[in-house]
Amino acid sequence: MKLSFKEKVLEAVKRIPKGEVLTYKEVAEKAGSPRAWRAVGNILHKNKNPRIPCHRVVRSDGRIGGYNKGQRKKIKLLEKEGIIFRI
DNA sequence: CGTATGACGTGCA
DNA sequence: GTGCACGCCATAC
Repeated sequence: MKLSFKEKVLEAVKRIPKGEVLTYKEVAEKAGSPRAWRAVGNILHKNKNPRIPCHRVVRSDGRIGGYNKGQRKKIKLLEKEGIIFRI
C-alpha cells in the first residue's frame, strides 16, 4: 500500500499528540519530503477529512497559520489545549 | 500532459 | 520590527 505524500501528511498530522503542535516543515519532513511543506498547506486546505487535527499544524514563523473552518476556530482550539500563539 | 493554485519559508529593503 | 517579493513541492483541474 503506497501512501501518497498527501496520505503521509494526513497520517503525520493524526499522530500529533494533544497539546503538541508541529510546523508545516516538520509534517513535510515526516511525510518524506522536507521540501514539500508547500504542498502540505495545499493538502490540508483541500483536506476533507475532519478526523485530521490540522489545527495542530502551525507555521514556522511562530504564527498560527490558517484553518479550513476559520483561523479564529483554530486559535480557540489551540488555546483550549493550553497553547497560545502570536497573532 | 501542462497550467495554476496553496493553510508556506526565507531573504532583503 | 515590519513589509514585500521570490522560490519551492505536490495536488487538482
